[in-house]
Amino acid sequence: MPFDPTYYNRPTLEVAQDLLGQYLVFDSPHGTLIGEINEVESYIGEDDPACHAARGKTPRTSIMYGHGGVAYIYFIYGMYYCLNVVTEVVDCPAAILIRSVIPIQGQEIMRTNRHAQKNMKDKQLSNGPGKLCQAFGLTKAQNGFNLITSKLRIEPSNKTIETFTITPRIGIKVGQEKLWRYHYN
DNA sequence: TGAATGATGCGCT
DNA sequence: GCGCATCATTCAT
Repeated sequence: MPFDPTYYNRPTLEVAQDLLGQYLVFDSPHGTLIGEINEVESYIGEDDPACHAARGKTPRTSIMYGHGGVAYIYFIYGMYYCLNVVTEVVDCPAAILIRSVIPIQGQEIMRTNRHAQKNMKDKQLSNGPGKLCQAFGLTKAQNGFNLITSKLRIEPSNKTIETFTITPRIGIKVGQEKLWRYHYN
């Protein structure tokens, strides 16, 4: 069963930690895909210079100002998509970037989606924000999907991740003083 | 094995 | 027009 809606209304860093080890599930046209979330980054509020909401509410970022528990998927670098989980409550813009998942189910579909070579390890299929969206076949078509009731969901894995690494966020030029990247191998 | 680089399109100034 | 929450490939060590 997916999480209760209030799960995502909590403080973002709390949700981010809890998301580690849970399952990202997508009922794709080719079959169900499941990945274990093992890397996340938090982007919190207009005061976080690295957060897309730092420059205020725009058509693109308005989804972050809505209620938690929906997907925020954006296009970047001309060829990739990134998947985020919107957190907190209305008018409190925050989200968690899912940077990496470990393939659990549907690896063959992921390989096809990624045009992967045969010798590629399962983990390499989705160990990056652009790669996991390509592996899962996620595009802006899934932007705004409800992560509890739609085909794109996060479900409990019954795993508890007690040991993980905390570091600065990757690939940004501002806000590096915040240690909001959580991951494990 | 690590660093540099090109591909590529959209949102925002 | 510029910059970007990326990745695969190329090139140098």
